[in-house]
Amino acid sequence: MSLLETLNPEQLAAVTLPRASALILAGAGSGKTKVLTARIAWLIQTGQVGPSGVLAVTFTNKAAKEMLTRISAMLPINTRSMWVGTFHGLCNRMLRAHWKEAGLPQAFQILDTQDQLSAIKRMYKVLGIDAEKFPPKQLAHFVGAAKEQGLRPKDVDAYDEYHRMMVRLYEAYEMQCQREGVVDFSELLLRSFELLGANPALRAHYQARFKYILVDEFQDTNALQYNWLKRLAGEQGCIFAVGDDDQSIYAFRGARVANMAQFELDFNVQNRIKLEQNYRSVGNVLTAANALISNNKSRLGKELWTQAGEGEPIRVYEATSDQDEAAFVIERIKKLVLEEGFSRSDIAVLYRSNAQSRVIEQGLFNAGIAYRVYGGLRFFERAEIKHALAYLRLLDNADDDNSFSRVVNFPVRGIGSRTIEQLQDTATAQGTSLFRAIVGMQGRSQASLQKFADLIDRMRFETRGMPLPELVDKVIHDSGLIAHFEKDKDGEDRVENLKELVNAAASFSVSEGYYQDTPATMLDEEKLTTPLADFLSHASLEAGDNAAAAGQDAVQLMTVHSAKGLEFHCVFVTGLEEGLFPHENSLSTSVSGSDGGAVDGVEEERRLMYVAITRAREQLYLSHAQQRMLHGQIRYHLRSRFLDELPENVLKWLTPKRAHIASQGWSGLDNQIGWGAQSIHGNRAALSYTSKAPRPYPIGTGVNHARFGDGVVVAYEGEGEEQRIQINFGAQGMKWLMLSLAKLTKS
DNA sequence: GCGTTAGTTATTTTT
DNA sequence: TAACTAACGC
Repeated sequence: MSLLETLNPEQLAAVTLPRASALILAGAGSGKTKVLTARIAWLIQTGQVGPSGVLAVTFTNKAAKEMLTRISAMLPINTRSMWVGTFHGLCNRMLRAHWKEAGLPQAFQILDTQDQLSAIKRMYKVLGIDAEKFPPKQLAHFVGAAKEQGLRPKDVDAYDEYHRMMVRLYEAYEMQCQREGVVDFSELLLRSFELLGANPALRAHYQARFKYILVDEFQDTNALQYNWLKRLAGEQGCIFAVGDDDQSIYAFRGARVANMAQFELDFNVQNRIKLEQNYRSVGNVLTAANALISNNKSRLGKELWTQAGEGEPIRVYEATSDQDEAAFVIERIKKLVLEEGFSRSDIAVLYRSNAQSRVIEQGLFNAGIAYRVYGGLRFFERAEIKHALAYLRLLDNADDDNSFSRVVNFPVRGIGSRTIEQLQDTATAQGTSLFRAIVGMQGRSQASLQKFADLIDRMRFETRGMPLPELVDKVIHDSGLIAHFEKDKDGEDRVENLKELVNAAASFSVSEGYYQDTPATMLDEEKLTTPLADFLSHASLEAGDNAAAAGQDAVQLMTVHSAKGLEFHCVFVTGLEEGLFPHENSLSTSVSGSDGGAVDGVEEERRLMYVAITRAREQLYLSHAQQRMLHGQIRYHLRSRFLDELPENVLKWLTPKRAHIASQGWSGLDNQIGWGAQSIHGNRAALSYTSKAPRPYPIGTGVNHARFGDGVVVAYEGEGEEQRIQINFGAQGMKWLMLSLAKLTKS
């Protein structure tokens, strides 16, 4: 069978496994998606299951789309009845089909993170809660964490006054969502989970239907996602889980690598297959990656190998400053493009945190090299788009107070905060939505509110039965949004974006509507969604591309996190400094995690570094800077421990490797740079600039301390016996020591 | 209601 | 540094 011909033995074994649960440990670049899609194709082609018996779940829409595309290329089947999507997308699909049983209105809306926050703030106003004492973000986090544990307010144990309050607020928030007919992201999962739990017939139906369940990026599943899968699969279920514990980098948002081991127990997994042959990178890159990750203790164990040659050595550069680092990267990029024939888009510059992109961007801009930064606002998150969506939502569900509040006075129609307050009071008193409370208002404010209500009602009436793109077009005009931004002198882009929304609706209409025409079973038939409802779900669940628009062939700039799953011919990993990468905030979290599971912060940072390294196909550049501007201050950092964990024989130092960071090679000039900048910014060190106290170790030099080890001198203060010295000891942290007492040696 | 200003804060991110 | 938020004043 041609389908199987291009597979290596391990891939083949995975693809053709008999019907039983299996864990596939798929290393970076080992053909994970290929295995996943070939497995589905093989199952269908050999008649073991029909398309409607397959459910495949991913984390991102991009991955889901990719999977569908590949399956369609392999098999001439209609994929509509197959459930392929994100956890949230599939849960939404289920809830739309069974909204009644799930206790939701048919036109329930989905709150994204922004919406959730404004919902909480609105609730605070009504209840008179102090946002200083209970930050909305904290409540959102609390609610999310509880839902991930499968806990409703009544199930949450509160130990102190603060937590008792959080539980009460969780309860109030839940009631508000229910009243307004909205669900947040975690609610989609929890509702779907509870729906399956409370409804045996439905559960049996889905368990019988989905004979084969496949999970991508299994190491990223959280507790609720895992339990949802378990419940959906049932006793006889068959889950094909693909993941890589070494690429688990989302513990901070609830991912539990431990689910992999738990899965093997819960599902009595007899088949664990490792995919270790790498088809992406040259040997040196893999040697470096393997060596680095071997420093992690908690691993399932796996080592990448390749048939490709060693390739070039990994180049390492020690820059004097962040500026210098950027200059190095840009010089190298020029060389790669002009002399070595790479496209700009073959090149990626990776960093640990977004703030680091600025210096690189400036450098690229000045050099006239096209670049593209990932990680900004996405299309459906833009304010003007949110406004348009709010109008659209009100057509579908007038009780959506979030949307109502967003646009009741936008564009301005003389409805001030005073009026809104009165309306809110009326609504609260009557226990209804803002929209419904309008009729109970008095006087002038009633009139202006009624005009708004009439506008919504009229748009709803006039767009009935209209094709989606036309509907959207009508709403952005009739709402006054277009006119408003046309008047605004910097509203051009916003008008453009609103028109783009019409295009988005048009392309959505042709590509989607997947579950309208093909009810796979009797139970699915209840669902009758409208194109508008589907489009609104789509807008909430798929916020769109987050890359800044730029020239076609552009250098790619992104965080290491967003680089996961991608590959580039040439990769620069920048900012390899203690405190940045590994990030200082990760050093303290040795044991945490919402479920109490052990989560080692540094181990996760190391996995992140592993992800960074394994993005490179041919050339890998690693760099760090002696000093860099951070939060408006110059900071000195030690070289990252991760650099020292790489085997020397695959590295080529472009600057001399120093035994200890900053031990030699500090020219007088370098010192002056550090000095000048410090005095400009007037920090503590600058105070001592004018003092005549002797400085046995100039700022920037390396010193050794018996207890704290190697560090870099950062600042001085005081004089004589009182004179203190500040040293950055990397992992040991930043310390102020009495100079007369500290036993320091030059390192 | 809107623009200004002072204060605050600072990984990582998808849905 | 710079981006964001909340509060203030017209």
